[in-house]
Amino acid sequence: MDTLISIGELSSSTGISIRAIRYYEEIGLLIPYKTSQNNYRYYSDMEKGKLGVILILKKMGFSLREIKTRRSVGSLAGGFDEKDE
DNA sequence: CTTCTAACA
DNA sequence: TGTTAGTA
Repeated sequence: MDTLISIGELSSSTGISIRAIRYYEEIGLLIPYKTSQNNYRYYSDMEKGKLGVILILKKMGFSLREIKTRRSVGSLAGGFDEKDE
């Protein structure tokens, strides 16, 4: 099922501020599905899983910049950016 | 009511 | 990170 949720749903579901979610996208550690309408961001349950890992890493004391390169924990999110640097 | 961009504090 | 302005 491609359950796409809006940023508001994701924020209320994860407890993160919309501002933070947009910021994660800005730094490239969370990539939503841009849909046609106006540039609305829609996320799937996979993004929510990635965001969950990000929260854990942050809570552990990782900087957003470190998390961005934490593709080594791909097994956790099952879909991190296998991009280099 | 909800979302988006951009810039400022 | 919060928030404000105007908009669809």
